[in-house]
Parts: sequence; C-alpha cells; structure tokens
Amino acid sequence: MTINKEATNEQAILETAERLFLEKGFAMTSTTEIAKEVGCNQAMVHYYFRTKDKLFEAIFEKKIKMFVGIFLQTDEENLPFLQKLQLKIERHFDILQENPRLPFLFFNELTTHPERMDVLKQRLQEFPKTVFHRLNSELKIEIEKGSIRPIETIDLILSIVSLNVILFLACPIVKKITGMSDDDFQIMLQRRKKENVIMIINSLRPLEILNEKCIK
Amino acid sequence: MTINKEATNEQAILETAERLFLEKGFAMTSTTEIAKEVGCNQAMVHYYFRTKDKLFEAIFEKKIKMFVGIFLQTDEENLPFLQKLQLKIERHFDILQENPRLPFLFFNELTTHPERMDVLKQRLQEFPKTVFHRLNSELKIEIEKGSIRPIETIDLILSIVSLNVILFLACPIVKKITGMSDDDFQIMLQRRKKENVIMIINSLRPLEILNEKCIK
DNA sequence: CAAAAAACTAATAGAGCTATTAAATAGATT
DNA sequence: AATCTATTTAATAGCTCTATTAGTTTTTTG
Repeated sequence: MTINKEATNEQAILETAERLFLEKGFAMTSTTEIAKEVGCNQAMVHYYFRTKDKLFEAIFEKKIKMFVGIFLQTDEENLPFLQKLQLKIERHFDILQENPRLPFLFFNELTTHPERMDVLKQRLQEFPKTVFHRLNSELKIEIEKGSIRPIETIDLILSIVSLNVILFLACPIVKKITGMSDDDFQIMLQRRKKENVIMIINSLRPLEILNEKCIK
Repeated sequence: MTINKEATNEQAILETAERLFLEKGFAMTSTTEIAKEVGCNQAMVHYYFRTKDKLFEAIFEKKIKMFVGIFLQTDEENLPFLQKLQLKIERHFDILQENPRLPFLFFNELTTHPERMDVLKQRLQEFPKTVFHRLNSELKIEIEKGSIRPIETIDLILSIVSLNVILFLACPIVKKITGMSDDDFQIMLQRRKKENVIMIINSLRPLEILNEKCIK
C-alpha cells in the first residue's frame, strides 16, 4: 500500500494535471487546482515537478511522442496506394478519437507559447523526412500514372489532418449550437470518419470535366 | 485634436485589446498590458469598459457579427450550384485571410469559456435556419439529379470550414516547422485557396467506381 | 469666467498564483 | 532503537492581476 501510494501521488498529479490541461489549457489551470483535485498539498506539485512549466512539458512531450510515434509506424501493408491512404486516414482519426482534446491543446499552447514549438520541432525532426517523403514519392508515381489528380503532398496531408481534426476542435461549439447529445455526437463522429475517407479519396480522382465546367 | 483624442483613447483601447486578444487569447492578455501598449493608465481600461470581461465581449460580439453577417449576404448569383459553391468557399477563405487569427480566438475562447457560447448561439439563431436550409435544399436537388454524390449538408459545411480554417490555425506551427518565410506562407495560402475549391468540388462527384475499388 | 461634466490618474485593496523554506512525518536501513 | 532518506505539509514571500476609490486635470457649457 505504502509503496504503491508513494508512486501514486506523483502519478496522480501527472494524471490530474493532464486532464485539466487538456480540458482548460495551461493558463487556466493552476497548481493549486491540480493539488485540490488530487487531494494533496499544493507544494507537492512543486516537490515532484519543481515548476508548473516543467509539469506541463512532461505531459506535452509525452503526448507528442505518442502522437508522432503512431505515424512513424512502418506500414507493413503492401496494398494499393488508395487503400493504404484509407487506412492512414482511419488510423489518424482513431488516434484523435482516443485523444479528443489533443488538437485543442496543441493549437492553443503552441500559439500562446511559441517557445514550446522547439520541443515539437526537435521531436518532429525525422517525421517530415520519413513520413512526408514516403508519401511524397508514392503520390508522385500515382500522379504520373494518371490514377490520381495532381496535388502537392503537403496539401494532401493538411487536408487529411484538417478534415479529421475539425470535429474534435469544434466539439463544444457544435454540441452547444445544435443542442446535440453526447450519443448523437458519437454517431456523428462515426459518420464523419467514413465521410472523410470518401471525401479525400474521391477528391483525388483525375479532374477532366471539372476543369471545363466548374473551375474558371 | 482634443475631440479627436477623446474619441481616440477609448478607440485605442478597443483596438489594442482586439490585437492582443487575437494574438494571445483572453487569459494571456492583462488590462495592465493593454494600457501599457496604449500608453494610458490601467484604470482607463476599466473606466471605459468596467471589466476585462466586458471589454472582451464587446470585441468578441463585433467579430461574430462581422463573421456571420458576411454569410448572411443574400446570394444574388443565379449560377449553377457548383459555381455558387465555389464562390462561397472562396469568399469564406477571403474573410479568414482578412481575419487570420479569428479561428484561434473562436476555438480557444469558446472552449475555455463555454458561457461565451451563449452570445454566439444567440447571435447565430437565424444563421442555421437560413444558410443551412438554403444550402440543404439546393444540395438535395443536385443529389437527386445525380450530379453530385450523396452527402449530408452538415458534412459539406464542416468540410469547407475545416479545409479553409486549418492553415490559419496551424500558421505558427507550419511556419516554425518548415522554417517558411512570411512571403512563402502567403504563396502557400494562395495555392491552398484554389486547392480547397478543387478538393471540395471534386470530392462531390458521384462515386461509382470508387465504391467497388477502394471503399470496403 | 464659473460651474458642471467628462476624462484621466495615483494609490491601493483584495485576490490568486507560483515557488520556496523550514519543519514534521513516515519508511527504510544499519 | 537510531539514523538516514524520502515524502508531505504549513506558512509565507513575492508577484501580478483586476477592480475600485477618491481626487485631479481637462473640456464643455451656461
């Protein structure tokens, strides 16, 4: 019990802090509040983590590692391009669903504390150089074959991230404005996951007619 | 000069506050800082706006009005559906380009201060009932004609907003990670505006082959 | 020009927050 | 049991922030 408890207090602070930071962001969460929720003295938070900032960075870095790690998974699949793409989109969506508040935290903290981007950049060093280039070369092949329309790799990535992320970012807003229940929102999420795949893959089809008819 | 200056001080506070709130959010901006930037006494901020919260809401409501107002513009256009859609997407993107920090402010403040959503909801009352339904009925007609694939109206709206918004939200992150200059970013924005239109419109084409080949 | 109103400021109350310190308690070790 | 180490706490220094108050300066107005 005691050995457990010793490990438990530091862990409890970490977990509570994570929850509160994700809920309300760094600025709106105080060490006092964290301690109150854990049920310990406020000084304990500083005993284990020295500063609020260090506590945050411990959590932030962990989340970045987790997030990036999954993308660095080697694709064991030897599938056609579009099927691989579909799996990637779905996997990305799944990660978000498991960490629905992560986009908020990332955008919010990286915007209000640009210096935190250094951790991110350092952590992401190899990310563009592997994931990006892998996707890039596969994409170029498909475009040359004419099986998908011309598109910049960065645009495709941005579009996938953007479509997948929006509902998690807008979740409180959508719920409030539509008066939707949690269950309804979950249903919407499921539909949205499929819709995003269709959206992306359909949007990659060669243009032809479109050029004449719609885009000036 | 004096008459000008009197009107000027309140105005200066409003403008400076707007800039700082957009830059760093509500929590990270103090009335002391606003006053310092304006070059006036900190009590002035409270003289004109009583509380920091009221000052924020004055700005927030103005921004919402502006943002919603543009969408409520009657579409004088009597164009084919897809061309109208293209114009809407482009107009939406333009508004964002003129207010690049607005998405950050909206997502950030509505998430950390859910009570602010009441202002938004009240302000948006007729928005869904006009814009949404107008798009909805036009969309259903096109779907029945078979000229575009089946899609929920809310999904289309979310996709447009999401694709248009992402770069403005991710701006600091993208700049930092890619080391891109401001000019390069502007170029990217221009490309992205076109890409989003192509993306959306292309993604609305009927499915057929896709169903068999790619989506299980 | 005198009185009234408006604009402005210095000072500060009062609250909350981070971080530290010094002391107390509990657990492990010899 | 005595000592040492790790954990925990109370107290508080020191800071920053919001908001108010009471008084001063400036502008307007009769």
